[in-house]
Amino acid sequence: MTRPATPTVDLQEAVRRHLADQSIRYTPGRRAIIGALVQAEGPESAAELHRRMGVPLSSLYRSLTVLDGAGVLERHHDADGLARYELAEWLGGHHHHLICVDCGAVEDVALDDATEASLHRLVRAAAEDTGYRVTGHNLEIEGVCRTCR
Amino acid sequence: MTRPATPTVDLQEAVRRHLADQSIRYTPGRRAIIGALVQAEGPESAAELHRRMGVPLSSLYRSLTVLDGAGVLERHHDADGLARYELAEWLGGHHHHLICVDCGAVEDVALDDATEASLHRLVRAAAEDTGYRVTGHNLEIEGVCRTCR
DNA sequence: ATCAGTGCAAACTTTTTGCACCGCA
DNA sequence: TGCGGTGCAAAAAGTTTGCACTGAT
Repeated sequence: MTRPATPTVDLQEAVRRHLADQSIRYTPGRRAIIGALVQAEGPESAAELHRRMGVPLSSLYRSLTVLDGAGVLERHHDADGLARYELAEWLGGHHHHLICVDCGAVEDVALDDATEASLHRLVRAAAEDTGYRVTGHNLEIEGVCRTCR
Repeated sequence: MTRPATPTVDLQEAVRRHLADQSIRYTPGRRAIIGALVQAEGPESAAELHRRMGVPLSSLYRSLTVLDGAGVLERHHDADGLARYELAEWLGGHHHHLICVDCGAVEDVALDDATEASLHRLVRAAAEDTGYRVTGHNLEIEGVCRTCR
């Protein structure tokens, strides 16, 4: 997916401030996680980050939990139930996921503003009589990816 | 959510035929799982089914795996990564999920035909240039449920 | 000096698997 | 009577936690 034009330095700085506001340190390990997620083109699993960065799994999980709790990243689960992490919306931009039903690959995809607006209206309409106060939405598009089709 | 008007007997019979076509037996245990899922108003976890039906977890998981593979039910994962099962679309009807960001409850919600059609168009448009061949979609609506708000 | 963060090893939870047994085609 | 299904117990996989240590403020 195409990331917003914000350069990485500003993003790192934004994260630092966001964490500082909550008295959470922005250590090199955590910086590395954010860096890895900025480069990723879809949600990454702890195992993948571990392989890419060498950081022990336990520390990784602890950092991921902290960063998730701080609202800096988000945790999802793929079709196999494996936890996958990506930048929070306010950092990585609002987007959705393309999921290959064949190989399980997950990829980010952003909607153009008009389409996103339609979706938003649609979601509100859907939740109309449910008693829920809507706070967000998440669209998964299932299909067969380029390499699998 | 409001289930389609199909009575349970016909549904059970449809499942039986569907499994028979694949030379898979429709045993009482499996029948009980389908029965439990017909009554459920959202995806159920293995632990919940175990509590509700007394069937040992290992058998439960094995049956769930078989029924999933046979296309009779579908497996999702909730926010905690716990596997949750529900009837496949062709049995339970196409629907989406309302998820309470506070307590984690998951509830089915169906869109009316017009809205569903819009969503379908929207999904196709979104996947236009991705190289994916779209096979389905899944909308998660996040919000705060009646009891949590 | 204090306290958040880290790494290792051990624990825990969920899910899968090996094996013996049961029962229907 | 052969083979799919079941149950128990053990294993595997992913994630979390206790504890001792390190390092930044």
